[in-house]
Amino acid sequence: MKYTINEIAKLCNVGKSTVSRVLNKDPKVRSETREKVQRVIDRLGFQPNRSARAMRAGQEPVVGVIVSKLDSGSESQTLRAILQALQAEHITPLIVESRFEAEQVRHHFQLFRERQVNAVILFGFFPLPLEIVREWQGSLVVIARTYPNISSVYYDDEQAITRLMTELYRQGHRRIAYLGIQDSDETTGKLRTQSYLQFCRSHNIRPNSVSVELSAESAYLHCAELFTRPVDALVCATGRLALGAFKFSQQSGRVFPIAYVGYNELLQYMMPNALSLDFGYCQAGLKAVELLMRQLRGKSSTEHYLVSTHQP
Amino acid sequence: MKYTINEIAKLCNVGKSTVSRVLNKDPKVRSETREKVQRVIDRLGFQPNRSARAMRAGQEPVVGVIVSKLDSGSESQTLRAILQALQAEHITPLIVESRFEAEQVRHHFQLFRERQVNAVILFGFFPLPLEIVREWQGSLVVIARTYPNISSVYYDDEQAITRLMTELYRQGHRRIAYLGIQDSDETTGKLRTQSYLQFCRSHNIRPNSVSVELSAESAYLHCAELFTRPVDALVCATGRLALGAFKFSQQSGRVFPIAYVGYNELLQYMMPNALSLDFGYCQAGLKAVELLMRQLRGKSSTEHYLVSTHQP
DNA sequence: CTGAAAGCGCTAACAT
DNA sequence: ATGTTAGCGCTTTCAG
Repeated sequence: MKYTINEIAKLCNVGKSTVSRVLNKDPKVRSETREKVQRVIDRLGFQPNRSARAMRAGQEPVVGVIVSKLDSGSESQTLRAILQALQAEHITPLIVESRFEAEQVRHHFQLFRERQVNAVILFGFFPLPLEIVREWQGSLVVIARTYPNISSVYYDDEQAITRLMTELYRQGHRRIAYLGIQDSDETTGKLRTQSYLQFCRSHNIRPNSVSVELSAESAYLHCAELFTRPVDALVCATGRLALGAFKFSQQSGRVFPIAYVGYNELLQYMMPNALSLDFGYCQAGLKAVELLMRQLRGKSSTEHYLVSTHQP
Repeated sequence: MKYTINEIAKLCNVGKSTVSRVLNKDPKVRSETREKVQRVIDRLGFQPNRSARAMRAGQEPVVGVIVSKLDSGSESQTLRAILQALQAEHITPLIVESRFEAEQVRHHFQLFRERQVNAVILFGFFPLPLEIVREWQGSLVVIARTYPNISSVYYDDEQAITRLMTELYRQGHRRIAYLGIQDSDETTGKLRTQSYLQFCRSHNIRPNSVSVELSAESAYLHCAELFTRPVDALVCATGRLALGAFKFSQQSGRVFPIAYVGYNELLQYMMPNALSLDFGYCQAGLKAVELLMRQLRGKSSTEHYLVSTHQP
């Protein structure tokens, strides 16, 4: 049931190197021989042993993928693209969850070392000590965050917020509030908040914002603080926060337009009118793999790739 | 930077077989020698080549995992458990999505053959032609569905529905409606609907049910049909359907208790009062791997394992 | 207890 | 164009 290249060779009356050549599409095989061999291969359903090949090739490439949560909408999209791209390259992905905990990431990195993982794609949807990632410099791509000397695919946070604000402004809203993340989070937090403040400044809007933790519940609890002043519309830094805001809206009976950055199937379903702006998550995944491949092939050093928001 | 067993051997002044023995914890090595070798291994951070080992061992085990959707709440939970269990066994999981399409499943099975995948765990959250799965008999575990002669981990649908109904009944509701899936879906559809009807019969409730497709939108669109008659409470076959019902409730302004089978973080957040009953998804994953391992070790034939609902 | 030697299945020089 | 041969890094006899 399990054939080897040797047995195929015997059955074809050729040397095993010829079989190998057919397998590897080496052009210098007479087409007649090739067909003869190929026929036998097909008939027997022969598959060359992966491990043996990997050994000869030096190392079978394995890429670790650290997602923060398997069931997060935007991450799933990116992950989907990553898996496909990786499988096309015949690279085996090893998927693990960080659950937004730095400790988990540290643990997984160590495990990756033991398992001889060649490179890692890390979803950096939360702040992470620099020292943890630095060790993998050269074989690491971080998504959604940038670190010095580490390749990354990150999102154009500023553009996203600006776009949402512009649209709401265009619709005539002036008292636009903002529900964001604390500044300790460099990108999703600080950067997006700053963009909001920037927009307010340049459009003469009196800022009305509050920073919360990255959870729907936190958003829900703090939402009321914004409404001590009149609010025409609300911009949320992420889908999770928007969910909290939505609940606040439901519970308090206040109706107001909500806009948010991100993608969430359920949220989109429940609030079809909400203005949402998501990044090219699929593209981000593809790009991450691309950067990683370039690193692995040793052709390039650090690269950063900026993903814009989708056109609405 | 990359050592081999040979180099370690030289550095220790021992034969490479001794190093191998240390690596494999062979007891017949003098503890003195063992320590000497181990020290060098540790100091150099030597890791035996995975591919070479796999080749000798015959085959590195790879298990394909076909989920229906990466970002489905209940599946993610199970998947999480599966990944952990598999990694503990040092088995590499190959994850792909079926997107609820039989054609995708067929495609992936074929790809698995090519990539020499040893066994498969399949999330059967939708009906699938028998011929597709039969070919993998003996190295396949199906989750959430049963097939003749195929190992499976399935859910106690009847118990789940009965429990929900019982609880609503206990709360005093009598006109309990049911939003289910068409009978073409053997388990989530037919079985659950029958359980509902059964309960109605035995409790003298006039059935009021409608069968829809497995999507929130379908549930939403058909929900109104139930309300042509008075309804005290609604039971939904799945979380997705409950979401549709929730939207209906929001839009129509009708307030009624909703109960559903399944797990959905967002839904739970938006409808904290809803009665929901989920299965031991984590346990299901663990069990699936366990059944698979038994199959792989050739010790057992087909087994079925029934997962009950969690105690509320 | 330990070392030498024989492969595992495959690829890549090297011959022919 | 094709066969022969020498390993890749490891485990496992088989002798000491």
